[in-house]
Amino acid sequence: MNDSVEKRRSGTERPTLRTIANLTGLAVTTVSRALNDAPDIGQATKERVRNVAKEVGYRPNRAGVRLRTGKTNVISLVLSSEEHMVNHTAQLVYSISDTLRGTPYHMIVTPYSPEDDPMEAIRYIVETGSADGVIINQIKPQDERVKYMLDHDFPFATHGRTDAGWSHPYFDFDNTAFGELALKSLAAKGRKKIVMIAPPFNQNYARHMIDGMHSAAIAADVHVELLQNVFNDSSFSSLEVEIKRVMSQESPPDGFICSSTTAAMASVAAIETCGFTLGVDVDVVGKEAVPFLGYFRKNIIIVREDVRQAGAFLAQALMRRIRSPQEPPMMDIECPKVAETLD
Amino acid sequence: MNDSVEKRRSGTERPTLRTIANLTGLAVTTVSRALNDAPDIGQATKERVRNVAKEVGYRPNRAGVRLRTGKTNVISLVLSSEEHMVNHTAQLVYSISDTLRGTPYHMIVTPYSPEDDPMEAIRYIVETGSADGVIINQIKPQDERVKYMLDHDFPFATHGRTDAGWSHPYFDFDNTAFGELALKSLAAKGRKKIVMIAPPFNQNYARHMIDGMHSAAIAADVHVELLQNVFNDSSFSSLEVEIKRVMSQESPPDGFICSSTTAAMASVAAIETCGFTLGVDVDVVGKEAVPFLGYFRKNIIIVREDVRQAGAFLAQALMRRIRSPQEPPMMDIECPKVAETLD
DNA sequence: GAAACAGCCTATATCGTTACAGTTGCAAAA
DNA sequence: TTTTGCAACTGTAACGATATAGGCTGTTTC
Repeated sequence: MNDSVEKRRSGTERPTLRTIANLTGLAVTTVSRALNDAPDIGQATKERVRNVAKEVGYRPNRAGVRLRTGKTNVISLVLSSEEHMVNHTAQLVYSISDTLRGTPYHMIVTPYSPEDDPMEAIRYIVETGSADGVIINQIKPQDERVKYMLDHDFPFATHGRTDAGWSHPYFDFDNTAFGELALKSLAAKGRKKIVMIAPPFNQNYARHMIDGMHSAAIAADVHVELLQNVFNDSSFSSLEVEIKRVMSQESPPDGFICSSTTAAMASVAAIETCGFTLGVDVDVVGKEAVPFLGYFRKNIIIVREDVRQAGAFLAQALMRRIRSPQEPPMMDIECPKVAETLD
Repeated sequence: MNDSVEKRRSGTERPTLRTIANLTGLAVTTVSRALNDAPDIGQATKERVRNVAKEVGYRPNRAGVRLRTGKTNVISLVLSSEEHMVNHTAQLVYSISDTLRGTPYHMIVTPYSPEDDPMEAIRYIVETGSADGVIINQIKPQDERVKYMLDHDFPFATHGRTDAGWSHPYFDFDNTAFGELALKSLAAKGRKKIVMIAPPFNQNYARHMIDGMHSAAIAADVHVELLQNVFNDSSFSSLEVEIKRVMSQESPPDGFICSSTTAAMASVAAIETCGFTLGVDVDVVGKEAVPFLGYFRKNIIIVREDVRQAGAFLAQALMRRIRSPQEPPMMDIECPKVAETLD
C-alpha cells in the first residue's frame, strides 16, 4: 500500500468511493459494499462508512453505476403530444415526478407527434437500454408497443389498457362505467336522444366507453348515436360545425356525452348558437382532467378523471415491476363519479 | 495480436466500438477517432468506419461517454409546478423536446412545488453534473438560481428575465408592451377605470407588466388600480370573490387586465354575476398561452403568448451556450399583439 | 545517406462503479 | 497440532468511451 493510493481528492473535487476509502482507510470495494448494505461487511464498518459518506456529501456517480451495472435509474415517459386545448400532460408529468422524488430515478420525457411512428421511441429505449422502464399512454386494443416490450421483457406501465388480456402494470379510467354513468345521468333527466363524441375508434378506451353507453342505453330504452366524423381530439371548430349540423336536424338530440373538455365546450357553443338552452332543452355530460367546465357553464354534468392519481400509481407500479419482476403487476382502475357542482 | 481480441460480440449483443474495431481490423481508438472526425485519421478509413458503424447500427454508449468525458447529453427542465387551470407546461415540454429531437440530447423534467426551495434542484444538477444545461422559468428580479449558475459558469437559459443586467441566454414575453397594449385597447373602447390582476409581485415580469400599464395609463389619462390580494395564479374562487367585491363598489371598474386564463375567466364570471354585461358595461383583456378564452366568451380581448416559440428558442440558445460558451448569448423577446377574433 | 517530418494508426491509462475471486485472522472441530 | 470454517475485508478486472503519448511508414530536406 504505497502512498499513490493516498493521492488526489484533496477536498475540492466531487467525492467518489475513493474519497471515502482514503478517509476511512478501507478499500474502495469495501466502501461500495458497505453503502450497498452487503451481508459480508461488519455493522460497525457500515455505519462508519455511511457517516463519512454523509459528511463529505457523497453521491454515487450515475455514469459509473450505469456503465458497470446497466442500471440507468431513468424512467422514460413516452407521450403522445396530441393537442387537446386543455391537456392533462402537465398533471401526468407533475404527479409522476412527485412520486419519483426521493427515489434515485430521473424522468426523461419523450413526446411523439401523431404522424410519428409510436414504435420509434420505444425501440430506441429498449435497444439502447437508455431507461430502466417506460410509461406510455394512448393504448390501442392490440398495442404494438405493449407487445414489443412484453416480448423483450422490458419493464413498462400503461395509462390505459389493451384488450388482449396481457398481464402488465397499468392504470386506467373505467370508461365503460363512464359510458354507463353518462347515459344514466342523461336518462335521469328525461333525455331520449343522445349523441356521443367519442375518442378515435382505434383507441381502446373508445370501445369501452361506447360499449358502456350502449348497454346502459338498452336498459334505459334511450336512442343513442355516435358521431363518425369528429372525435374528442378534433379541433374546436370542426366539432362545432358538426354539432351544429346535428342540432339543425328535424328532431335534434337532447343529450350529449363528451369525452373531452374541447368536445364539451364545442357542444355547448353549438347548442347555444342553434338557439337551444343548456339544462333546459339539452344536457351535456363532459369528462375532464382539469377542473374547468364548471367555470365555463354552471349546468354541465361533469365527470372528473384524476390524472394525478394515475401518474402516482403508474410510477409506483413501474418501480415495483423493475425491482421485483416476478411479483404480480400492479393494476388499478378509477371508478368515475359525477362531480359535485361548484358553490 | 492473439485471438482473444477477436472474442465476444458475435452478433446478438449491442455493438460497441470494439465490434467495429473487430470488423474493420482497426484499433478501438482509431474507430473512436474516426467517428469523431479527428484530423489524424485518413479519409478512406473514416468512411469505412462510418459505413460499418451504420451497418451494425452502432450507437455510442451514453454512460461510457459520460463517465470518460463528463458530457451527459442531458438538458434539465426545472419547472415551477404552480397550478394554473390552463397551464402552458405541456407546450413548453413539447416544443423543447421537438427542438432536441435529432440532437444527442435527452430532456429530464424536474418540477418543484412552490413550497420547495427553488435552489435545491439547481444545486443538485450543478454539483452532481447531472446535466449539461438547465432551463428555468419564473424568474425573480435578482434570481438566486441565475446568480448561482453564472457564478459556477454552468450553462442555462431562462424563460423570463432578471432585472440585474446579467448576460445569459433567455427568451421573454414583452410584458411591458403587454401592459401598454392592454391598457390602450381598453382606453380605445372608452374605458376609464381599469383594474389589473397581475402576477405575484416578486416575479420580475409582474413589474414589467405593471410599469407598462402605468405609463400607458398616464398617456391615456385613465385611472388604474392593482388588486393586492389575488394574483394571476390564485384560485378561481378566490379571484371570483375578490372581483365580485370590486364590482360591488360604488363606482365599479369598467375594464380588467388579466394576465392569466384563470384570472380572465374569473373576472368574466364575477362581472356577469354582478349583473353587468361583458363588452357593454365592462371589457376584459386576457393573456393566454393556449387558445381558449375565445371559446369561453366571444368578446374578450385576447393577447396570445407563443410558448412553443419560447421553448424552441430556449433549447437552441442553451445548446449554443453549451457548444460555444464564448459566443454572445442568444436572447429574444416576443412582442405581444391582440389576437384576431375567431370566425 | 541521415535527419526531420508528416500522415496515419496503436497502446495504455483512466473516468467511478461493482462482480468475482481471493486473502487474512481467528475460533471451532478433528 | 492441523484442519476446517466463518466473518470481514481486499485486489483485479471489467463496463465503453476517449485523452495522451508513442510507433511505424514513407517522403522531404540538407
